[in-house]
Amino acid sequence: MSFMKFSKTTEYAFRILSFMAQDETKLYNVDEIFEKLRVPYRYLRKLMTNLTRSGFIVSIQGKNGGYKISRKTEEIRLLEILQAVDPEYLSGKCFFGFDNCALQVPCIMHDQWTIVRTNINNILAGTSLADVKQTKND
Amino acid sequence: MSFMKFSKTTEYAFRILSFMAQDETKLYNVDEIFEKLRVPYRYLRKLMTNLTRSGFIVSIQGKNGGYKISRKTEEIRLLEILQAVDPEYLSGKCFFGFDNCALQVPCIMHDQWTIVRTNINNILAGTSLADVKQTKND
DNA sequence: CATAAATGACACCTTGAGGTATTATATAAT
DNA sequence: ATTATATAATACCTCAAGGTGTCATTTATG
Repeated sequence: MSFMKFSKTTEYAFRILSFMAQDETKLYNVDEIFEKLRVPYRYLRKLMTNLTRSGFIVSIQGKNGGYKISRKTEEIRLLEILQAVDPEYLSGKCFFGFDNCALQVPCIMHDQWTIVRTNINNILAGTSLADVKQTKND
Repeated sequence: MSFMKFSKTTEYAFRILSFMAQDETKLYNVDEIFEKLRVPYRYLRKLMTNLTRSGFIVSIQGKNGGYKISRKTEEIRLLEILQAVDPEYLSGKCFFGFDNCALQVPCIMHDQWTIVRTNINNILAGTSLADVKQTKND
């Protein structure tokens, strides 16, 4: 595990939703997304179902079916996606991983580390799919 | 895997070396460190050997043996420890995990993300074992 | 209605991080 | 020299993330 790197699943979710945000009315099918993003095909299928369950996209089944973004792209923040895909996101509180940190006495890195995490949180909360939809995707 | 959290091994390394930095001349044995830090015993044994190979501590074998910090605690930076324990640390370049990011065109989060990572790097490079040796350790 | 083209469900495989068990080796003290 | 007490080496176990394979279900359309 390398520090400061999102999980593969998180990266995939960011890529998929950013791509689909390019046309928020369009119905995308899996093959089309696969062609563009090269996420492993069957894993992509599974992820699409998960993102549907999480409410970021809606799925239309049957022939000519597919997926589309469920809400205005300005309203979907990267932080919300991260939290849905990596539910433990908030668990990394202490720099040293101490369970009791900050209950009474904080560790010596506590304040400095809190600032960093707040900073990152602000970036993720301040960035919507509308902001990233024009990113390159390779 | 939760984002913004060091690996267990990294956390353990930080804890062990911070603790041992409290007395940089003392020879600590594994049981003593185990009593204080509660890192799983046999994993701790393995880690001590790795930290010895990495050069942060020196080991004295045989009866009355143990480990002690190998250099001045002001000279050992947290960044150096992280790099030794998590060699892939520098590999997390692109926010979206794109391999080709920034080769020609960077992703849309690239600059913002570089600033965050530089900030963290500066913290880790600017903090030595001497700075953290007084931290609580539970 | 039958078929083709799409998603859904579910079971299984693989790999690396974290953790455990056992035996070997080094050395101080008697 | 022998013994007790340290670390070193090596092989194995476990579990969750990431990835794969197969079959079921839904629905537009001829």
